[in-house]
Amino acid sequence: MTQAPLASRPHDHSHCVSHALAEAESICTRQGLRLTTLRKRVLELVWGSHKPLGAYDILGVLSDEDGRRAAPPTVYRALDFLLENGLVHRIASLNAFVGCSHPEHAHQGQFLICRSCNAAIELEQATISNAIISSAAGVGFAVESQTVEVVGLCAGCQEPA
Amino acid sequence: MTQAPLASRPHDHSHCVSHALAEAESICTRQGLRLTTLRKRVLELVWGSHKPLGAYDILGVLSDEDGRRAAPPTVYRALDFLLENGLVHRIASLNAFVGCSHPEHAHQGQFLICRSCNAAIELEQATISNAIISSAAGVGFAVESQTVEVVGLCAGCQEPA
DNA sequence: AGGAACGGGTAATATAATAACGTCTCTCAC
DNA sequence: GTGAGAGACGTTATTATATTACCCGTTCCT
Repeated sequence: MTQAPLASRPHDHSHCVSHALAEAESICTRQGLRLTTLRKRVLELVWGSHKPLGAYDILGVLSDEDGRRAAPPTVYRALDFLLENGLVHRIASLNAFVGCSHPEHAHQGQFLICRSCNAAIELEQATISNAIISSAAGVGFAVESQTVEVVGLCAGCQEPA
Repeated sequence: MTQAPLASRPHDHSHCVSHALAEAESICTRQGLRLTTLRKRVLELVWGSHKPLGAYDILGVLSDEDGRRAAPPTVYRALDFLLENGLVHRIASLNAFVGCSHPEHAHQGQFLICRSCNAAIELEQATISNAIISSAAGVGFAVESQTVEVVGLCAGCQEPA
């Protein structure tokens, strides 16, 4: 087996965050998008860990640090922007959001979600998406978007009980 | 290409419903489960079409035909029973439920959801789930359950615009 | 008959997401 | 510079989805 992904191993997570933010800056600059203070802060919060984060969790943090109560649309608008531009992914089965590991190119990831540590590992496996596309084609179905979310145990959480 | 699945073609849908109900009866009898009036009715409503149905849609119908207002737990309990026993599936990306096409054996389906007619076609392709399991194994992740939900156009909805 | 387990009614609440409207501030053409 | 328009965000209210807690009646088992 190859090395377990970063998300499921101890690591200096501040690197993940700063790298993600720097990359987001660069992408937005290049594409003429406005990575405002709010959007950047939401992205930073989503990247706070590798665990998918709910919109209302983000809302809670913003409210706390802000004094006044942030309202849902504030967060959802920022998340919509980040989703549209490929900077975060939405995990449908959790109603939660996670930073995109490869924002530099458009894609939809596949996610491995550990039920023990809650980390979400993003994959981008052509074998999976090709299997889906060709099975679908077999019944005449034209695929436009795929949601693949898998629950199980990550490498780090499989230690003997 | 092989023939398009029933769900995406015109058909006498009452056969689907009666077949599903009969199969549910038989499974429950065999396993000593109680397919009560309520549970059966909910199953019938879910099978009302091949389109995934929301819990509150079901609730609405029950309320209407019942005079009094049915409350959410009524529906969710019935759905939980049906889910646990493999008679329906939940589509996470839609927050909706659809009848299981192959309730006789335990499985998790893969779903092709047509964005035009809304029908959900259930697949059970080993190539897909094996691709997922082996990609996951490649990073040391042990899969326990899979959610595969694909949006696109079914055979019947791809007619020339 | 007694009692545990189960099914289901009811009220309240939690969680997730959207709608509708107003205001401020950029930016850009002029 | 300045005004028009677009975009970002605040605010209030509402809708959609799901769960908790508590109660009561029936069934089933002994």
